[in-house]
Amino acid sequence: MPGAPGQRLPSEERLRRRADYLRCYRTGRRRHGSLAILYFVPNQLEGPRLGITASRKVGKAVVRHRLKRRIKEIYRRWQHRSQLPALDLVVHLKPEAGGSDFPALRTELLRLLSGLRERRGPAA
RNA sequence: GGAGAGCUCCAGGCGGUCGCUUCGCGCGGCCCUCGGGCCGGCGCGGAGAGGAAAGUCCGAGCUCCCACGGGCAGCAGGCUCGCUAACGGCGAGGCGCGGCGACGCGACGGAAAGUGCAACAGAGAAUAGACCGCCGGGCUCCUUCGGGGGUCCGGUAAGGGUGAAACGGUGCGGUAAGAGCGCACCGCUCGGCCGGCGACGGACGAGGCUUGGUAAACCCCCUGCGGAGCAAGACCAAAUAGGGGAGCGGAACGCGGGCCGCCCGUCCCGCCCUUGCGUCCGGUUCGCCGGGCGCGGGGCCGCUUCCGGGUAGGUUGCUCGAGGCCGGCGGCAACGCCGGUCCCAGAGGAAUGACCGCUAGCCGGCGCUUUGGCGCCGGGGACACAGAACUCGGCUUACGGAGCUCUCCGGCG
RNA sequence: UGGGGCGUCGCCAAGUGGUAAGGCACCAGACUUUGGAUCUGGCACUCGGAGGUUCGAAUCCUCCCGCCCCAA
Repeated sequence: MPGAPGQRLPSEERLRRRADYLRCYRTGRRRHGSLAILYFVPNQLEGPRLGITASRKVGKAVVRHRLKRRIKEIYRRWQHRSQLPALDLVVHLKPEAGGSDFPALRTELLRLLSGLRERRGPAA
């Protein structure tokens, strides 16, 4: 894996305001998986932004934060990330995700993300 | 070998790839009073969760608000002496309880200040109490003349029985039977004496014993406590709405106080203007007009410009501290003092992650060995509890492993 | 960060120091040709857990566990 520039993920490409999250929940579309729900809505910026949420029903603080870091890692390493349109994404973890391991989380998340890449064409 | 008890320590290590946060250096751009400052990007290098970061149960620092002083109420603490910035913490000690023991645990002030509570059982449950007994006496019946039965009156707290608890315990004397009625010992209370800073302990004397339990029932006594919390607080500061000042235009068209975070509105009060109704007085061309009182309604709008508060947002508070480590001294110890040395996370929808290789612990098998253990092969390979959120000191709870010391029991020599 | 509440049978719950009401559900019996309805009877070994106070604790106290809510 050569040092592809697309593997970086600075904080500007993260969702950082409550209002952004609420906009995603209220006006965005969503896709359901067994471990997580993916919300997404177009934004007015250069590229996509990612947000992750996990309620206390998912687990204790250690569990929730580990899941968030793993989601972030999977998204960062995703080879098709540069093909995404300018979207705000929110990955909402379900309580079932509490006991899942890294490979299960990756297949789940990649399945949810793959559809978004395809719908770039007709939108333009 | 097996059961325990106490104390201390660790929370994997080494290397690599891709990322995140932060700090330093270099390169680049801009400003420049040539000291430097600012901006984002790239490169290199450094640092980057815990013993509990947890629960948020105590105590502090820090910040803002309030405050002249005192009291009541409320809440918290409660053996003693120390330690500490402080504490409900810690150390040492006393007393009590548990354990064969090493040791552990204790909300451990007051029940003669007052009020309350105690189901069921039981004669009686707090001014004690005669159910069965026991003893004495009267009356009466029976008699083998020793006595026995019934009944009434009185004595008795020794015995039985009830209960969680029955008004000091054991023994001897004493007595009609009994009773601290008397005595000895134990306990209790009181008194001074000795030891101890003290909690308390010890021996002595006196009292014959009075004051059952419950204060995690109300309560009393002593001590402490102003309120909020870093989303505290400070600074900068959009849009929209709103506030204040000035000017212009329109219109019949508000001012003060209650009001103490600021401003506005509502509400209430006073005054002023206007208007409707009722009523009274005066005038009258009989249509009304003026005044008083009572009840009710209303009392600004638009534009321009300036100013202040303030929301979103940003910056700060934000990590050098009752700080860590090493050594010496004082102290039984908690801890203190002195000297040296080090800088050790600062995020903000919230940084520590993902993956790979090697490696002890671990698991399985085989061989050697008196035990202890050692060697070889294979598997597996950091994995228990758990994630900083202003910072400390504790407590509590969760949890993996290692070491040292000690106790009891069993076996072998 | 600060504050409040709840936990009692499978479900809903009363009881706030004296030995765990009641309803639904369930089980057994009666009635009925059978079922339903009705009637009778049964149904809590730790009252979220562990300690403590008391003679006695669901109730009082302490520490934990889980759930819910409020304010900023």
